[in-house]
Amino acid sequence: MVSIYQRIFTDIETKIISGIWRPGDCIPVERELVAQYQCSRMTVSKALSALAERGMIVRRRKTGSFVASPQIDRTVMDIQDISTEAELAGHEHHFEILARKIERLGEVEAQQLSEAADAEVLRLQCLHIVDGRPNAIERRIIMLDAVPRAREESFASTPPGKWLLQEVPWSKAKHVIRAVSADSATARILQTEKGEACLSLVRQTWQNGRTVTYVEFVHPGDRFQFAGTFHPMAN
Amino acid sequence: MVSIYQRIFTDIETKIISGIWRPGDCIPVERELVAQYQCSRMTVSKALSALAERGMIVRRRKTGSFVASPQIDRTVMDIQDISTEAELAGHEHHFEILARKIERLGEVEAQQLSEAADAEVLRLQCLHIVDGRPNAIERRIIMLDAVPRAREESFASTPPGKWLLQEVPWSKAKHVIRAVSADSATARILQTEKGEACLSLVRQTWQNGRTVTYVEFVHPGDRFQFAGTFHPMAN
DNA sequence: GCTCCGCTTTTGACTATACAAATAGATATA
DNA sequence: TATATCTATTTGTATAGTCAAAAGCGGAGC
Repeated sequence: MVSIYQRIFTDIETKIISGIWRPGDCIPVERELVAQYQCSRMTVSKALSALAERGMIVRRRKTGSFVASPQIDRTVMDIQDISTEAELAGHEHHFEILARKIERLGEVEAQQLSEAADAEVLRLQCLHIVDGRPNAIERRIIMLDAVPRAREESFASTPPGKWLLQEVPWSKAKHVIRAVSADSATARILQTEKGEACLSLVRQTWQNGRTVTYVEFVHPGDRFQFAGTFHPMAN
Repeated sequence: MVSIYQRIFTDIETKIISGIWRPGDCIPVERELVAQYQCSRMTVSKALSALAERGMIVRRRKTGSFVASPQIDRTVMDIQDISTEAELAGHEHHFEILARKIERLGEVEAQQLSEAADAEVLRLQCLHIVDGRPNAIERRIIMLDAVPRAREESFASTPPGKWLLQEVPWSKAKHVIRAVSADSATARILQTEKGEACLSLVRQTWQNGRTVTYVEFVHPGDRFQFAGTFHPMAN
């Protein structure tokens, strides 16, 4: 037995997560939702306020409420966009696509991702360069059945991470951060030495239970760190 | 011009953060707050619901609302208690205090922490052992003016992190995660090799703008990782 | 063209009230 | 004594309204 407020909340949330309503779309104004759910304005308002507080929608007087830009999660976002963040902080950032191919998932990887072994995927390898020095290797797998539009995307101008964030709305994400020693291939690409301590971030992202992407970033330890400030209250 | 709802929210939040109300304390029931703030029950309810949603208080029918156990931040908590988590996951965990001394903060460190150079601190070094193998070195500084009770605490039974979490309520926390190579002292303690990739987590915690503690955990890269699953909605 | 003014829509905050659900504690019953 | 039942308290959800603040829009006047 769910409350009306919860039903409105999850209904709208589902529409956003499933991609039916995309970022920037306007959602029905309170008046319309009141009519639709046959409830009072307070109830609708409570649901919309809760969605706004979680950053899923943005509310503006007179114009109505809109689906916000995807975030996955604020703290995750902090981690995710360190490269972009560096750029905003005045560092020059660009990237190169080292490899791009479409293939089917192998046995081992399929098990790792809990996906079917014959699933078609786009496999990418990118190098991120900040202030002229290699900052990260990105090895990414994109599930083509979940994101068919990736098939035609060249990723020439937009890095895959950013592109996916625009393309695929919210999702669940799992992160693993480890310290690893650079193998020779990695060391060569990152212009560092074999055995050098590197920071590895693996992220798997889901949308409605289906894997969207699996990515590993490897950063040279002397040129990179994750940082974040957390405090209980923003309001 | 702040709303009544926000005033109630921040008033209670302040009392919890400042430690006036400690975990487990009961907070005034809605009826009392209505009288105190001369507002309607809905307004009080909104403030308390918001506090509950952020995990600062727990609400129970008939008995009232109580200050929840400190969390700092849920995602941070996930990172923080990996050792404890390992224990819950069936691994045996214990720790040793390697060093414990009270001294005054040196110039360099003082600058690093943005604190006064002559501030009295408790300096701790611990070794965490999981399943018989060294899992982390913990190097910690506790500001004694912020946590005077640490002076008499031996940390024989409760690890410093856990003790502080019980002792000092919410706070702001800053995290930095890096990959570092083990120096010889670290390698010896962790029973690994010099130059081995290690994961370093530095955390500085504040309470009302004053530094409470500064700690660095160094984990051997082959025996440790941070993991976390995030999803937008819990409700 | 331009600015200013008022109208209207939409969200934000709040009130006063109602009833339902949970439950601790007292009371009655086997 | 142990168990079932009642009762009072507190939170949870919802209603139906009010007033205010923000902001887009159009028209009047220049």
